[in-house]
Parts: sequence; C-alpha cells; structure tokens
Amino acid sequence: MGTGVGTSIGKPGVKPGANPGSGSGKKPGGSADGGSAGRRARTARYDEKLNAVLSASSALFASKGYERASIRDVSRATGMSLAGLYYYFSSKEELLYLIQYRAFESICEELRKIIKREADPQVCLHAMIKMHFDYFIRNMNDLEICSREIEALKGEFYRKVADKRKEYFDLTQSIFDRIIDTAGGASADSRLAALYLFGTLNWIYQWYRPGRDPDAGEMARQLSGIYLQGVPRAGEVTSA
Amino acid sequence: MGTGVGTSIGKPGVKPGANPGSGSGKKPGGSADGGSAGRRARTARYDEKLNAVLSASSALFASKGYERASIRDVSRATGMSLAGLYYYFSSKEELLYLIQYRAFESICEELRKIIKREADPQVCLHAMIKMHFDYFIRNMNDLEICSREIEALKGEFYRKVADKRKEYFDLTQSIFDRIIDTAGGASADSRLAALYLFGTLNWIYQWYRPGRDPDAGEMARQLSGIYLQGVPRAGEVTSA
DNA sequence: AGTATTCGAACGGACGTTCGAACGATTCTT
DNA sequence: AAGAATCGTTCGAACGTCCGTTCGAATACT
Repeated sequence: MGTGVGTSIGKPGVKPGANPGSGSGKKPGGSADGGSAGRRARTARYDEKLNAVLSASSALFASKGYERASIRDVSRATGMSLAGLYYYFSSKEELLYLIQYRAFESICEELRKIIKREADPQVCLHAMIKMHFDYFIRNMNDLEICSREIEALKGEFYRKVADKRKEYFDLTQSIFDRIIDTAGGASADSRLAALYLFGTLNWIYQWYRPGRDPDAGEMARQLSGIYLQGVPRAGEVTSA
Repeated sequence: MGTGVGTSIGKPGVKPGANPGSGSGKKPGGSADGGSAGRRARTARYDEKLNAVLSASSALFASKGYERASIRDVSRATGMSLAGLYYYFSSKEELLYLIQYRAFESICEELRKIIKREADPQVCLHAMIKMHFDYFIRNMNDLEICSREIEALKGEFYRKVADKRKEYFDLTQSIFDRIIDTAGGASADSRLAALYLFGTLNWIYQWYRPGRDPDAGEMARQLSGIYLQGVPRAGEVTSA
C-alpha cells in the first residue's frame, strides 16, 4: 500500500501498466478483493453483467479447460465484444481468479456454519460431506474449475486462492481431529484422512451426472459411511 | 483397414495428409498401438530416443500442464530440433496419448496380476492400493498426466485411453464386489466405492511429496484401513 | 454535461506443424 | 576393398493461425 502503485486493480477503467507475461503478478487489490467488496460496484448493472461474464466463463472453462477456452470464446458466449470484456476484468487470469476465489469463499462460509452447529464430530463429518455434494450439484462448473485449474494461477492470484483452499482443508481436518480424539488409538492420521477425502470430493466432477447418479443425500450417506465404518458396514446407522 | 488410408500412423517417416484441426482424429493405428508393437521399432536407437522424448515430455507436461508446455519446450529439454522431434511422433496430441496409454497399460497389467494372486478380497484391496501408491511414486509424472489431462485427447486417441482407464476401474470395482458379497446387506455400493477410491488415488499427485509424507506402505495401510473399517478403526489389523 | 459502458481494428508474439535439404551409417554392387 | 545407393535421422527456416491485450473512438445512461 505504501507506494500507491498497483493497489487498485479490478476496478473499472483502471488498467495497470502492461506487464506482458514477465512481472510476478502482484495484481489483486489490498484487502478482501475477489468477493464483492473492493471492486467498486458503482451500479447494480455492473454487478449483474460481471456475474453474467463470470458465469459464462465458468461454463466455458469447465467444458473446454482454462487454457483451451479463449477470451474470444467468452466474447461469443456473452455476446460482448472482445475489448468490451476487458472492462470487467483486466486479464484472463483475473477472470479465473475471481471464479475460484468466490467459490472457495462461499463454500468455506458454509463449512464454518456447519462446524459451529454440529457438536458430534461424526454427524459433523456427514454434514460436511452432504454440504459439499449439495454445493457441487448447485455449482458444478465452479467446483470443477477449483479442482482442475489449481495451477493455472500464479503469483498473488495463486496465493490468495491457496489460502482459501487451505482454510477449507484445515476446517475439514479439524473434524477428523475430533473424530480421532473420541476414538481409540488405532485411528488413521487426521491429515491423511482429510487429504484422502479431498481427493474423492475433488474428483466427483469427473464422473457425476445428475440424472444417472444418486442424489447428494445418498452420495453423502455412503461416503460418510465409508469414512466412519468402512465399506462393509457403510450402511449401518452411526448414531441416534 | 479396408481403405488402406491412414491405417499406419506413428511409424517413422509416415506423415498422414494434413487434417488441420478439423477431422475427427482417426489417428491411432489398427491394433495394439501405443505400447511397443505397431511402432515399427526398426532400431534399438530409435526406441531409446523415443523413450527419452516421452520421458522429457512427461516431466514437462506434469510440471507446466499439457497446454502450457510447448513443443519448443520439449525441443529445449531434449536438445533436439523442433522438426527433428516430429520424427518420433506425428502430433503433440499423439505424444500425450503415448504417455497416457503406456502408463495405463502397465498399471492395468500389475493390477491383473494382483487380482489373480490374492484370494481374500480385503487383502486384495490393500494390495491394489499399495501397488497404486508404489507405481505412483515410481512414475509420478505419468500418473499425474493420466489424472490431470484426461480431456486433452480427442477422437480415437481419447477412446483408446478411456478403454484402458475403464479396464482399470472395472478391475477395481470387481474387488469391491467381492468385499460386499462377503459382508452383509449394509454395505456401500461397489461402483460408488470404486469411484470414491479413484478420486483419492487420482488426487495424490496434488499433495504427495516423497520426503515429507509417509512411504507407500504406510499410506496404503491407512487408506485400505479406512475403506475396510473406517477412520476410527483404520489401524486395526484386518486378518491374520 | 459527464460518466459508465461498449466496440472495431489492430499489434506483437507464441504456437503446432511442414518442407526440402542435409548428415551418418549401413548395405549393395562391382 | 571402393564407391554408390539406400535408409534412418536431424535440422534451419518458415507458414499460417490463434491468442491475450490495447487503443481511441463511439455509444448509452443519469
């Protein structure tokens, strides 16, 4: 903040000096950027249009992949001109950043609520998994991008998203910590358990098809059943 | 095979007619291409150099991603000229195909051996997971590419790799089928269980670091423990 | 009038791929 | 054994295309 240079990106009309691929990418603004604050939402129209752009980009990035989807594709999908798009973001990378950051921010908030609400750690794990499946089904494109395009961001963009992802992970691991505290000494390691679970959750976009596969409730029941009792007894009820 | 047109790709010196991005991509040769057969391994020198090219490409694709890594990067990494590389493959896509196909082919073979060897389904699941971790640690780049770049292939290339992947999946699901047959009626669904496990296995490249994390044996013990008894009892011994 | 938003047109660069010529080794002919 | 022909292998240079981004002017809104 001291220099006053490059502290205000993402705001309409502000195009920072050209840093063609070289610089270390210190783009995102100072505080809570990526959410709704910090973007100077002058008009409701601006916010609506930005959301439309993000939604179209999300669908495109999800179906073609971030690298293969071009800004020209986004232009075609939104009906906006190539140059007009750059009024809403200052680089393709920021576009990806906004999608990822917002998704992690909102799913983190939902998880925090659950942890606050559920005292029993086993019930809490089930609620967490159920919430993740629900969120996934409501926002398949965003979560697919959060899983698949982790390494497409660099510099500050990467760091900010990585922090949010770590928050989501730490919250999940804390649930396993409590499960393991309750159980005896023959439990799994909480970090590994959380990593294993994250693999499963980050992979569902690869195979889940809404019509064919079970709904979120059934999927969560089976998965939490496995993690709490193993595959052979996954269907038994845990607690009253 | 009937037309005699485009039936022999991947062989040195054979450049099929230009189909710039449009055609449906019916490139891979008739039978068991992608392995060692079908590529007309005239000389040992050719095979060695091809393996060097594949290995360098694998490292590049793994670290930068398939799209971001360019043929010029491969050229730089191998010391060969841009044009010289095309003596060993006919397109960048075929390069990716060869890496993926060979990896799936060899890991499928290892899994078939395990299933033939282990009569107890629970021991078999543990052996499968252990084998996968071992294979991953020995071939991190290849498996990362198999997990991350699934959708980069199209047409026949995609189909051939998808078939191999399905074989690996079906073999794994068959293990869960036997586990569930043995157990009572409160088990998980075998297809879901296999999909959940695949998520975990396909995600390890995102976090596993050889020095920091447990070795393959310990990781397999914990993961199979979870799938057989759940997190709270993952450390208990299953059978004698 | 003044600000917010959109656009057509272009720039420079990176990409995958190809072409024809050359090099090196092996084989064939004499 | 010598020279020519063949084949496998490598290369420099270029082609055409697509990309992300920018500029200054034009339009819409308040």
